[in-house]
Amino acid sequence: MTDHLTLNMDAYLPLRDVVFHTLREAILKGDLKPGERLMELQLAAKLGVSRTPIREAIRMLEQEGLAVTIPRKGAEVAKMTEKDMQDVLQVREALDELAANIACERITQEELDELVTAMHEFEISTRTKDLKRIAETDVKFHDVIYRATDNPKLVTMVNNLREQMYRYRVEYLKDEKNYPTLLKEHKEIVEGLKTQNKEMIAEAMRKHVANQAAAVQVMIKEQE
Amino acid sequence: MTDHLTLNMDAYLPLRDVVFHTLREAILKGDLKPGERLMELQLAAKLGVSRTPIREAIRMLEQEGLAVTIPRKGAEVAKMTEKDMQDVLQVREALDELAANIACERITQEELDELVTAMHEFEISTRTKDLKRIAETDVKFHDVIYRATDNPKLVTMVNNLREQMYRYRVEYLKDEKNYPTLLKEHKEIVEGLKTQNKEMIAEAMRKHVANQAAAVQVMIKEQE
DNA sequence: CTAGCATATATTGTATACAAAATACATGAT
DNA sequence: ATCATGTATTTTGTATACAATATATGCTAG
Repeated sequence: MTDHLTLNMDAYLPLRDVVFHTLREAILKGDLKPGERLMELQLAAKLGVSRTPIREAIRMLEQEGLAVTIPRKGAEVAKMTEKDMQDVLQVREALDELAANIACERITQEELDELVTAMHEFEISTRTKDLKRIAETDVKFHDVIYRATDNPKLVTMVNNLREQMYRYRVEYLKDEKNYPTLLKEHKEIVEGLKTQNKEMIAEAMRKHVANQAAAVQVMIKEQE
Repeated sequence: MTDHLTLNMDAYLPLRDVVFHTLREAILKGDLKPGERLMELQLAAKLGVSRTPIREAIRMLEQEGLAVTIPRKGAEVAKMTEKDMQDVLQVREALDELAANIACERITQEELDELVTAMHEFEISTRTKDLKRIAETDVKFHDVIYRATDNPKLVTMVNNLREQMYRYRVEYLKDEKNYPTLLKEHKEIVEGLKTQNKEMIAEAMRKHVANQAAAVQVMIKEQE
């Protein structure tokens, strides 16, 4: 584990929530790697809190699929097998298509503008080599689409599925030669939404997800 | 709250898990009603444990969408609005269709037999007037289909969505005149799987879910 | 009688203490 | 050397204590 886990205390939230968000970020960014143990006392010391909020945060991570607990042994960051990834992809494809269909019908001009902005910001970020920023702008782009569905339940579920893979996806984003493809796919999605071409969007999204699958698969194989 | 919450301690599980399952059951069965407060001390006393496992169980319920916590105020059983229900149904329809498609391709003869058995058991249970049993056999029927997808992630997600509605569905199952419809839909699904007719299954599932929606809606309106 | 405040009570949030189990390690027998 | 066993250490599981906050109660002023 990297040793710069620190709590962001600005908001007046229960510590369990702060810890939860901190650990979640650390897992998604790869600071806490799949298989790494989550030891309560250690984390508590590092974050300067007691075990209680740590334990509660772990229970939440567990329910999100980001941690796995073995009774009386402890928790660790969830690992993904190839099968897990395929399962996740299968579901994500269905939900992405659903999201695209709904968004296609409901998206407002305002949201379309937002989407174009998000696309540009992603494009700019790919030129900065700032990985964190690239990942963030990419997430933001898709968030606009998901939010346009006006279905928070769907948004939550898709985000959860994305999380499962994102921590294995860093490498993909490191490789600059993927950027043109990514950008092209983003453009296609925007175009599809503008022209309300459901099949075009669904197809672009499928490609988008499938392209990442290969990269993630490599990471998973390394881990195993 | 009814006062017969008791722990089923046979398995040597951490108390948090036992408490989690106990509370979840109570919520799904309607013993703990939407909006009802989940007070730690009270529950702890009732179940004969300390607050710690109760709190951890609540964190898990929260992540499953069965409980809602307001910081420094406490947790309560999650309420569903009509909008929530529509959102859930929208996602469930997509996932049900996905499950049906996969199951259609992969279901084994063994699983088909299981399904027929489950259907018969449901039919028998509808004649017993034992609500708990009726609900259980219905769940079991659908479980066979979901498990046939060989996609645990999908199973988890669909089950989660079903949970959200099940606790509002008791009334629907109380009304005997719904049984013939339910049975007919089950038969259609089985028939579709046997003949690998994807469209037939998807259609039957859609109807199946839609029929319940109306009943659930009534309950939700009453709650509001 | 009501509004507003003070106080008491109930409830959650967090830390800590203690118990039980798992793990690591050392020792000794074969 | 290897395996088994016993002991020490670590780590989780659970209970409890204490602090902070929210809620309820009752009182006084108007």
